[in-house]
Amino acid sequence: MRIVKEAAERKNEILDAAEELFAARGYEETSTGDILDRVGIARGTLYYHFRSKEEILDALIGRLNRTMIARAEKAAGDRDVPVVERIIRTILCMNPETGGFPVGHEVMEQVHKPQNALMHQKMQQGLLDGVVPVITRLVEEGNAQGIFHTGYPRETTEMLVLYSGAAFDSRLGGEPEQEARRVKAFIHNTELLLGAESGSLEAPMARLFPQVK
Amino acid sequence: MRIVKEAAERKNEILDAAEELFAARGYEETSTGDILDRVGIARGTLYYHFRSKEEILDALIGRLNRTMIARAEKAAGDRDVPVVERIIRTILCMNPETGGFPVGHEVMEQVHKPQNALMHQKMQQGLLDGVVPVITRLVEEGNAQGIFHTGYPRETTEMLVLYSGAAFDSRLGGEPEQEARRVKAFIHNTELLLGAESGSLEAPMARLFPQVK
DNA sequence: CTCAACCGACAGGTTGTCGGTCGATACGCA
DNA sequence: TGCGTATCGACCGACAACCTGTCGGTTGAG
Repeated sequence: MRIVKEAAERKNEILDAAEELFAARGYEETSTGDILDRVGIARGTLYYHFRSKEEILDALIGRLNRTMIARAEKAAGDRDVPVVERIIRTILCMNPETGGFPVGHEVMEQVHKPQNALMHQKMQQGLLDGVVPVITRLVEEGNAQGIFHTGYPRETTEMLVLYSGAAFDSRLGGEPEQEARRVKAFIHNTELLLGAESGSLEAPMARLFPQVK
Repeated sequence: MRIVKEAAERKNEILDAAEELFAARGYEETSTGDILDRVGIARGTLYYHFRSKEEILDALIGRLNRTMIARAEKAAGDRDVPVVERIIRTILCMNPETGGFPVGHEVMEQVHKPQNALMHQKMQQGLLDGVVPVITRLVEEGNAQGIFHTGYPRETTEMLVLYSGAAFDSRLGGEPEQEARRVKAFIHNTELLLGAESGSLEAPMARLFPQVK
């Protein structure tokens, strides 16, 4: 006897299953059949709710991105916290480890494997589109307060987000030693780019990122 | 009657066909059957020379990357040219349009489509691994000459390469107006990061990149 | 004669389609 | 109010079409 549910609910069930499977095996290695089995529905039902396998991926990434951007906006909007610290917190929202991720911790691990290039690219694009504007506003706020001095808030933010993204992935490679050095370089270069006072980022960074030393 | 060729030659024929097809339709949209037909060989022959479809992609990207890195190293080693200009020329080697690409102009266009995420990722990784060390050496040379002053040559180079890569792709989006602004920001921020004298990059850049104004 | 290079049928698996079925809800009517 | 029935969204599963990789067997150059 078959169970009928509201479309929105079924869709979410499918996305839940897809999330677990993609997290465990990756996108390419998961077949629509696997999703079918896990949800307990028939082939036709899946394609009643989604046009294609890729549309499932898009929907899932949209769901993940939405929660992350919400976190980022919350971190960015906390008026009680100084701007520098808010920027760091917002950037950390993008990182699965430091971000205290709501869901999809395992998804993020999969995302970094080369097998899941499509997933990775779509997530990163979502990040760029979603987070860059938020941080840009913070940078402009810092400019207005006179603690930053950059003529290119948007573009500078893009640079910072891209770099931190690549560093969080293992795309840049290197030993732990090199990674630590990368963090120091990131802090130093961020100060340069934003025109912030030398050392003004180090203190808040150390507070939020204790392992940096 | 069947034609027998040396393995290396056949392999190159297969890569040639793959290059054209990937350029026209992308990696995922090209089947091994398409490659078979174009080369005029049988299924078994293809898999005699390559273990899998993905190995074909890897070999092709390796071929493309090798030629590009050769160009980059040539540009970087030209002792008659000032360091700043060599850096710019080397970075431009990565760009299909400004780089006077040897082959694969169309490949690069495909690479930017989201469908070809795997291709894109593998190429970018090759770039990072291949070009970053070359430019890092140039930055260190500039440090030694006293025209740059950065404590993080490697990491700063990574930032610059990542950003220019993303800007060359359309990952950052935006109107032509915004893109022009991005180029200006790139020049300005590069000066900041390298600790170069303000304006010292603008002149060589304008010479090599006339459309910037 | 030997072996690298080649062949093509075939197994196994995948995505997406399509005609048809089921069940909740609304509706007509007594 | 109670009861057939019409409707339509949700669901089903067989199936077509395709795709990758394998394998035993063949060929021709040296």
